[in-house]
Amino acid sequence: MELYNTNRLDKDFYNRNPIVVAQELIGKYLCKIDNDKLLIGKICETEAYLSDNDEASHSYRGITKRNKSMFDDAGNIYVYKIYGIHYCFNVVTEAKGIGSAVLIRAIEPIYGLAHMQINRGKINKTKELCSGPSKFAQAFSIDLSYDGNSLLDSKIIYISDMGVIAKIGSSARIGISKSTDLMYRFYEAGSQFVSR
DNA sequence: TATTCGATGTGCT
DNA sequence: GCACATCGAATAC
Repeated sequence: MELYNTNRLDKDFYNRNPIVVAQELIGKYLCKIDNDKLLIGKICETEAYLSDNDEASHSYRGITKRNKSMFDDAGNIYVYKIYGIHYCFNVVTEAKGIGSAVLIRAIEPIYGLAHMQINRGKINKTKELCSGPSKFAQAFSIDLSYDGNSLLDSKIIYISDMGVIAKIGSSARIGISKSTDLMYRFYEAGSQFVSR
C-alpha cells in the first residue's frame, strides 16, 4: 500500500507560530500506513509549546539528546518517551533552530478502527482508542523510530488539509506544573474523543 | 554520583 | 482516588 499525496499540509502551514498551528490542526486528518493498513484520524485536541517564555516546553533549557528534533525544520516530527514507557507525538513548527512544536493530544478514529484496536491491546471502547497523547501514539504505532522524520515527504505518514469543525475551545495545558497560566490547549468543542 | 520528577495510561481499591 | 511502570534530564549533594 502507498499513500497518495492528497491535500498534504505543506511547509508554509507548519512554518508559523505554534499557537496558530495548534488551532488550525484541529479538524485536520492524520493519515498513516501501518503494516499495510490505512489509519485515519481527525485531530481533535492539541497543545502548543513555545520556544520562548514557556517553562513547560522541552525546548526551554536548550537542546538535549532527547529533544533535538524539536529544533528541526517546520513539518518535522518530534517523538519523545514519557514516564519511561509511553510516547508522545509532536509536529515541529517555525524555522530550524527555533524549538517550538505542537503536541497531538487526541484524535477521533475515522478509518482503520479494527487495526487501532489491535495496536491498543485490551481496549475495546472506541472512545478510549485515541483519547490521550500516548493512547493515540500506540493506536497509530508511533514510537521513537519516527523521531526526526518529516510530515512533508514521508511515504507512510502525513496530515491532510481537509475536514471542518464547528468550534474550537481552549484551556490550560494538561499534565504540566509550570506555565500553567498559558491557555495553549485547543480542542474541538463538544468532541467525545478528547482526553478529558 | 544520587535522587527527583515528568507534555501518561492502566488497573485496582 | 491512588499506586505503579520505568527512563531521560534536571536538580541536589
